[in-house]
Amino acid sequence: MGKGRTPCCDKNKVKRGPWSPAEDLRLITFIQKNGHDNWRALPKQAGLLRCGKSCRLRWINYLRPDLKRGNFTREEEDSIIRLHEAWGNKWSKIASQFPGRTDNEIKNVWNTHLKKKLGFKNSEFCGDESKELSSITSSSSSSSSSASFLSGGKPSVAGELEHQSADQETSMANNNPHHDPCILTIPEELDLDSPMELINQFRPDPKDLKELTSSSVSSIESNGSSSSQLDISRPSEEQMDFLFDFSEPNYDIPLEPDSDFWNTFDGFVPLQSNEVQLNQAEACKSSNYGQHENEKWLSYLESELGLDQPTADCTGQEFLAQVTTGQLLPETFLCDKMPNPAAEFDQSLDYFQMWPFLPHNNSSI
DNA sequence: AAAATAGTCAACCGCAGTTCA
DNA sequence: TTGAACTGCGGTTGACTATTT
Repeated sequence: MGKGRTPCCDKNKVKRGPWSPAEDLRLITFIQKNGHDNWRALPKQAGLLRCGKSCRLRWINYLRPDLKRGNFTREEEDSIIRLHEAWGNKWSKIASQFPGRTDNEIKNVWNTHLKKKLGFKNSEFCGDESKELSSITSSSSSSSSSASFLSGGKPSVAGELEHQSADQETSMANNNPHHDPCILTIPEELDLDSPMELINQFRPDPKDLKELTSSSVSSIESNGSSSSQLDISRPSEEQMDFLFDFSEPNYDIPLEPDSDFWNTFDGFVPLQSNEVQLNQAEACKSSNYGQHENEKWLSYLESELGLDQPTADCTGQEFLAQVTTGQLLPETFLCDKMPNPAAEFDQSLDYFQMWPFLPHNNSSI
């Protein structure tokens, strides 16, 4: 046998398949704190039984804070068509024109929607597609009012598109009212019925996050997770400590399947990385079980966050309102038992994200 | 109501390019 | 200069969900 290339990881010793919310949380928290200088070493340091490649993919495509979720707009679709016409299957390059979108996402959209929309047959779709496309997309580009950042340009001049995107980034940075990630802009009217709106109010500018890698709001609104159960069981202090303890720089996770390790870890599922969390939370609230467990959980949270002391009569909703209106600063509800993973500007976001089922309307308490 | 089919998308795989000792 | 290590990219797969029969 030849030497060949050393595999990036031992496939028998890494976990594969869908990511659990607990794994997501661990990855997010680790990257918030330590960044991701070395993907290969990251899983071990973060205590994840995953291959570095898998961690990278999960972060880039799903967890990173600057991701934009939701359906593609008509304008975005038109722009993808135009860019694909210019660049072919250069998904990464195309994705670079869409802040918050990933190459994987765009590739999927192309393969599932746009190809069909343009009436492609598979047989036509090999080789240099960009050339084949130019004739076909001319019809669709007629509808292209195009995304704002591409509008007005001559069709499919790749270099020009790159310039436009650079200009657009500058423009976005200048116009973004949340440009300083350290400043939380409090909305005049809080919509406590819509937690995602609320969270989005605090979402920092993606450009800033490139440097800070600190916020982790994205996963809460992402979709498609395989998670199916809302686990609102109270984590033990040991579990909380375990989740956030990255104090050992060379923390060594057993590479053998260690049932205790994973049981401890997976037993606590505070983060579900999709909006199913919210739906489930709603469903949970409407059931007796959910109501009861929510109260217990909320009580625990209030206790953990120190709300039962200075603000003993504060309900969950009032708590949320206090935080969002600045009456209650994040520092004041961080407690010793919960090592701070980010230690930066947005601790409050972390907690909203970790417990999205925090009561956000009157029916919850 | 159940089975079949189609659609979607997260995740994996392998290769290419880059970096670094 | 070379080759190993690492990262990033594009193609593909397969699990899951939605829709149709």
